[in-house]
Amino acid sequence: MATGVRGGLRRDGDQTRERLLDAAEALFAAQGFHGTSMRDVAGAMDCGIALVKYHCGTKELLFDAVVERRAADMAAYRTQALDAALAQAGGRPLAVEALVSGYVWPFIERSRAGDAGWRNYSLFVARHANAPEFSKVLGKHYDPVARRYLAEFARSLPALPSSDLFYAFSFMVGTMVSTVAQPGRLEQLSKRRIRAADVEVAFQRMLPFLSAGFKSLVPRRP
Amino acid sequence: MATGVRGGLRRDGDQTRERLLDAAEALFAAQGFHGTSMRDVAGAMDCGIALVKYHCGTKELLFDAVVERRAADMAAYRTQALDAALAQAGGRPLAVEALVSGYVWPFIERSRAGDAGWRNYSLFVARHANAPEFSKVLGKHYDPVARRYLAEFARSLPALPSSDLFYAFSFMVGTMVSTVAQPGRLEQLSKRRIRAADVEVAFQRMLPFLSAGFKSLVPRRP
DNA sequence: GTCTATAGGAGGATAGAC
DNA sequence: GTCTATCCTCCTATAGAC
Repeated sequence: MATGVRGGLRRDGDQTRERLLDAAEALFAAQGFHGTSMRDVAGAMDCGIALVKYHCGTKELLFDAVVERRAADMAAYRTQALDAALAQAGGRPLAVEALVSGYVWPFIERSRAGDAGWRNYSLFVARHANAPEFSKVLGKHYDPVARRYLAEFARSLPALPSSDLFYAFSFMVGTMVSTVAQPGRLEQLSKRRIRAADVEVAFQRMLPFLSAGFKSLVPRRP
Repeated sequence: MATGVRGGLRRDGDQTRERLLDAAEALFAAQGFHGTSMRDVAGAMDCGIALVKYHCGTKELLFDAVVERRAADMAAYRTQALDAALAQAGGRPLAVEALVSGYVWPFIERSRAGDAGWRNYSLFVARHANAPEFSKVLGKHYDPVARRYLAEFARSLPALPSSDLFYAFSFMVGTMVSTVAQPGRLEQLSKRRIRAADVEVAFQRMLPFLSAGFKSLVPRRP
């Protein structure tokens, strides 16, 4: 991208694009895609709408760009967790717990310990995951890694019918996503008996919960 | 509501309101709250916007009205399932399976076998469940019955710490809701190896999956 | 790479006739 | 109880100056 040779004060386009995605991510997370206008995004960046369109085109493309930026990293984290576990096991089938953890933990961990961007992104995903038109886009970016995990689940639980595996996997994703969605939901339901629901604590419960769920679907040997 | 004494051709206001809620329900389910305009609702009813506002006031009140209409029925189904199981057990603690089934099945069943209204409502709930501002409204209508079930879960699993119980319950709800959300999601992920994902089949997997999850959180006796 | 101006339409809300 | 007409805000998108 041959940039000009003017003095050093010229702002970097890539950096602007990053800030733009940050702003869109935060707003989409807080208000949803339809609840957010291009004006909101431009306003958060303190710039005009035209600049937003210059960098990302339409609103739909902006949505896709927000997903794409993080999805690549998330895929890397999950793949890395899987490869590390496989290497340690010498290629033998992994424990279900390791697979659940490898898929769920990167998402949970970044929704808490990550920077504000990752926290917004978690809410962003959770908010749109159950809406068909958005889950299509999300699936486009996430399905490849999900299929790798599905193959490993099948190897670890060979007696589990493959159709049941798909169901179990989707239960796992549904649980993961809804947990991240609403920090305040548990407080409301428990009438403040649970405070400041920490997603990390939630993960400690989720891991045995989901692992037991997977195993429960394996047919008993007679 | 003293109605006039004109000829019998006058349309009934209550019936109009029902049709109005049906239309809003379907549109909110398909496009979400922010993605649906009052004009869309009026258009679907083939009437003016003013009529919509006459019956339900603001858009937010319309949303609330849609929830309220079904939530009362759903609460009745769940309560009835619980009471029947308790009566049969003579008031003794119920099996976890019975509790999971009592809470989940009414929602699943109506998303499939119910009329078009109930099917739309399921999608409606799923789409908005993970968005904080809507889950507040949903919680308002659903929490009372949820708390009854939580009390029964505690009675059936006395060794389970109450905070863990809240987590498990929210995992259950997250799984239930996400399952109903996307009939097409499983096909996409499985590359058509699973066709026409039937929520009733999904329920058959969900029941053991979730029940095993609940039990997995009960501390082992040394 | 940044920004202003503006087109052209869709948004929710309201007043008042029938 | 139903409907038309209308207000004004807000939306996305575009053209073109700097």
